[in-house]
Amino acid sequence: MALIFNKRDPIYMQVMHHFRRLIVSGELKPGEEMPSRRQLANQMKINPNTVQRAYSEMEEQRLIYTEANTPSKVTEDPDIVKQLKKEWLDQALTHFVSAIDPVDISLDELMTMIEEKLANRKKGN
Amino acid sequence: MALIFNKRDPIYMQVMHHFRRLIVSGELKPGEEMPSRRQLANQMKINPNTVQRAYSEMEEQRLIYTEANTPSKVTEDPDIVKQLKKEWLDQALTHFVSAIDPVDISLDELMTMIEEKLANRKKGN
DNA sequence: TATAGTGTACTAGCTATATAATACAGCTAT
DNA sequence: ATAGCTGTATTATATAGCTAGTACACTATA
Repeated sequence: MALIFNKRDPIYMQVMHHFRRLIVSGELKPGEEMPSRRQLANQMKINPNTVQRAYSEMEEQRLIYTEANTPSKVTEDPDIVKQLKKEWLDQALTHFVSAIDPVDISLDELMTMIEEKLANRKKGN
Repeated sequence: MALIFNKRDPIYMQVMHHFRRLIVSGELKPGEEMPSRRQLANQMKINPNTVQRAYSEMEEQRLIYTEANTPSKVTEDPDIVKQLKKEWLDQALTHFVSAIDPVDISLDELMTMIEEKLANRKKGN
């Protein structure tokens, strides 16, 4: 998991996004240990404080929790995970529908294009 | 057309996005006159230089063109407009498919949710 | 008891962005 | 001609957000 950063968005936000995605997909399971701040900073070649910022915001959002002097862990509250998944999906839909709004295209055409994209995606394109 | 700016993205980019959208939707037609830099700056309560930055980038992208001392106009090249529409749609699809990737959901469910969103959108929700 | 690992806190500096203030050249209608 | 529009260019400044550097407190373990 290399994680390439874009220069537009703040790194700490991209880190947050990365982990939210992992939780949504289930690759990070409830109760699982997060990488320590310094570990992750080394891996990603970024500053530990940047990781700290991402983690502390995720903690505010109850996505992770921290006990004294031990690496943070993913929340074990199923409702929070469920809520995250719901928000993630809803936001994706909202953005998409909003983006597509000015485009003159039929629903059928749209569906076809989505299917194609999804198919290509799986092939690695 | 109020156009509310978010604080994350640079204003000049949001202005560009605004006009790209208008061209995609056809609300701005080929050859149509753009608001003058100063006019738009007044309307949007932003600095004329910010508008200038947006316009000059759009000009580099051939979306608009400028003749001496007269307001810029929307490109009259149909290929450029066509290309813009294509890119717009493709980008929306790519983002969406990428966002949806970690979510565990069937294609049918997805389609249903999109239809719902589209329907709600039209109602003004 | 040290050492090395946790998380946390504070401060300073950098960079991108936005703004502001001018200035200049050219067109057009009054 | 003159006033008021265009677009364009330059420079300086302010500010906010992000990142980097450093230090501290705590805990476990060798």
